[in-house]
Amino acid sequence: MEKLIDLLTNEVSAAFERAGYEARFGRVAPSNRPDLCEYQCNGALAAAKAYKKAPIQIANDVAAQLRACGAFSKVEAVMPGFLNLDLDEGYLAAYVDALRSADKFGLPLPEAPQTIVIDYGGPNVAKPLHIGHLRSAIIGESVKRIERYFGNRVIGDIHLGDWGLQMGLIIAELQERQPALPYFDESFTGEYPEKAPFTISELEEIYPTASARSKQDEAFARKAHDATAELQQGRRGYRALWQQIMAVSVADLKKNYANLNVSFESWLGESDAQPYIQPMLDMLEDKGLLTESEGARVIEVARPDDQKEIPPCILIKSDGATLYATTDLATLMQREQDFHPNKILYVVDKRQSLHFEQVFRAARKSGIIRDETELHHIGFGTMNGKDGKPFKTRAGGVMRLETLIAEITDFVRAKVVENQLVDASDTEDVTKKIAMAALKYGDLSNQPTKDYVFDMDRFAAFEGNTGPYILYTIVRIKSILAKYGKDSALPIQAPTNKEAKNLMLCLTRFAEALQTARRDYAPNAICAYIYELAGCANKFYHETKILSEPDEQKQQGYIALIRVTKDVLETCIDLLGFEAPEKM
RNA sequence: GCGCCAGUAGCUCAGCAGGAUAGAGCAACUGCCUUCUAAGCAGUAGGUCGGGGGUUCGAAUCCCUCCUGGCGUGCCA
Repeated sequence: MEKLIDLLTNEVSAAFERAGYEARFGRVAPSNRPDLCEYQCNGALAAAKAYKKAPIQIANDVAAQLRACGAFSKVEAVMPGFLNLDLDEGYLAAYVDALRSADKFGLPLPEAPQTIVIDYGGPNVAKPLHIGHLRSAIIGESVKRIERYFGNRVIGDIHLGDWGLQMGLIIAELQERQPALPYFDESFTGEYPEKAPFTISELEEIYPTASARSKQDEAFARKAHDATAELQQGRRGYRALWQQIMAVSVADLKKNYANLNVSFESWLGESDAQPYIQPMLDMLEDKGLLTESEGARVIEVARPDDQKEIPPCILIKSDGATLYATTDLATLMQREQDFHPNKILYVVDKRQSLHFEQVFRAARKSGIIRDETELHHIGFGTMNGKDGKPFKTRAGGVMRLETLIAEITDFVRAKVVENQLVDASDTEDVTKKIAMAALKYGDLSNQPTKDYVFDMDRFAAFEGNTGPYILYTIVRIKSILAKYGKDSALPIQAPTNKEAKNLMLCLTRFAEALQTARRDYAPNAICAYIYELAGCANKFYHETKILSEPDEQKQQGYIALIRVTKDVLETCIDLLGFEAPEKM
C-alpha cells in the first residue's frame, strides 16, 4: 500500500506538471500550521527562482490544476506562495479503511529481507545486571523488533563477557574458600559434581570480593592471572568449574532479561570467539596486515584523509595476550561464517565509538567482512541521575537492575491498588505491565545517542508523555470494544468532526513513523508517533460518545476506527517491547 | 592539543533532507466526572532556540567562529 503522503505528493506533482512546472516541486508535507490546513506544499517558493516568477503566481497555477483532483476538499494558494491543502473526508475514510485490513497497516516492506545480527546486552557472567545494562537491553530489543517487523531475519546476540580476568578471579577466590573441591586437584580424573558449589547470590558476592582483594593482595592477583591463563589453556578442572559458573549465571541472566521482556536468539560469548582467534591472526599475518608497533602486533587503520588521529587496532599486547578488539574481530569472523549477514548492529555505550571505528576498519581492511555488509554502532548515552551525573544509588554505588525494577513496580502497585479497577488476582500482572511501560517508554522516548536523566518520580508519576498514558489510552478503547461486544461489519465512515478527522490523519502516518524509526535506529520516533496518536484518540474519545450513538452506521464506523487505532497502538508498543493490560 | 556529542520555557525533552506565529510533558493557575475508566479533556501563563558573523526571499535547522559542559584520545572491557 502506498503511503498517503506519497499519494498526495503524486497528485500535487502531477498538478505542477500540468501547470507547466517540474514535478519535483510537488512534495507534500503534513502542515506545521494545523490551524490553517492539514497538508502543505512549499514547492512554489522553491520553483520561483528557477522560473523567475512570483511564487504566488506558481502556487495559483498549481492550485487551479489541483481543484479537479478528488483527494482534497480545500486547495488554497496563500502569500507568499504556500499551497494549503485539506483532505477530502470521503477520500480519507476510504484510505484509513483500506489501511485497517492491509497487512502491517499498509507498511511498504523491503523487496528482499535481510539477515541482521544485533549485538546488545553484553553482560558479564557472574555479575549482576545493573542499570548500565538497561539501555542496551531496551534499545537493542526495540531495534530488533522493528527490523523484524520489516520482514528481516534478525538474530539478537547477547555477547556474554565470559572469558576475561574476571573468571580467573572467581576461580582463585573459590579456591581460597573451598580448597578441597576436586576442581582444584590436578590429579583428579573422575567425574566432577553435577551440582555447582555455589548459588547465584554467592557468585555475585564472590566476584566483587575477589576483585577488591586482587587490588590489595599481589599474590592473589598473580594467582587469578595464572588461573585465567590456565583456564584459557584448557585446564580440565578449571574448565569444568567455568562451565558451572556459566550455567548458574546464564540461568539467572535469562530470568532477569525475561523480566524485561527481552530475549536473545544467540547466547554466545567471548569464549566462543576464542577458536577463531588463532586462524584469524594467521590469516592477517599471511596478508601482511599484522605489523609491529611499540612491542604490540597491530593493524594500522588510519587513513590519510582522517580528521583525527586513529590509533592502530591492537590485536596482541606486548605481553602476548589478546584483548577486546581481538575478540570482537574474531566474533565478526564467526558471524560472517554462521550467518553471512547483510548488517551487524552493535548497541553499546557511545563512549566505545572509537573502538568500533577501529574494529570496523580492521574488519574491512582484512576482508573479514565483505564490502557490502553494513557495520553500525548504535552508541547510546549515559543514564544520569537528577544531578546530571551517572545514576547512582543513594549510597553512591551502582544500582542493580532488579532494584530499579522493584522500586518502580512498588510505586505502580500502590497506584493500581488505590484505583481499585483491577481484580486482586490481576494486580500483579497489571502492575508489571504498567511498570515496564513506564521504564521502557521513559528510556526509549529519548534519542538513543543522548544522555538522559532518569528521574524515578517523573517516570513513576506517569502523567503526560509517559508509557502509562499510552497504556491508559489503549485500555479505554479496549473497554469500549468489550462493552460493545461484537465486531463492526461496516467500514470507517467519513469523519464528521475535527477530532475524528485528526485521528484518521494521524493513523495514516504510521508507515512514515516506522520507516523513520528504522532508518535512524530511533525507537523514539515511534514514541513520538504514538504519543500523538494517543492524544488524538483521547480527544476523539472525549468528544464522541460511541456506545450511546443511536445511528447504527455511525456507531459501527466509530467502532472500526477505534479498533484500528487500538491495533496500531498495540503494534507500536510491541515494537517498543511492552504490552497493555485489559484494565488499569 | 586534537576529535566526537550536547547547549531550545523554571525543570525534562521534541523539532534539525530550511518555510508561515518554535512544540510537548512536568511544575503553577482556571474550568470539565448522574453519560464508554478524570492515569483523561479544554484553557491561562511561561522563549533574544548558548553568543557573534555568514549563505538564503526565508535559519532552531546549513557554513564559519567563539563560549560552556560531557565524553573519547595505543596495549581495561
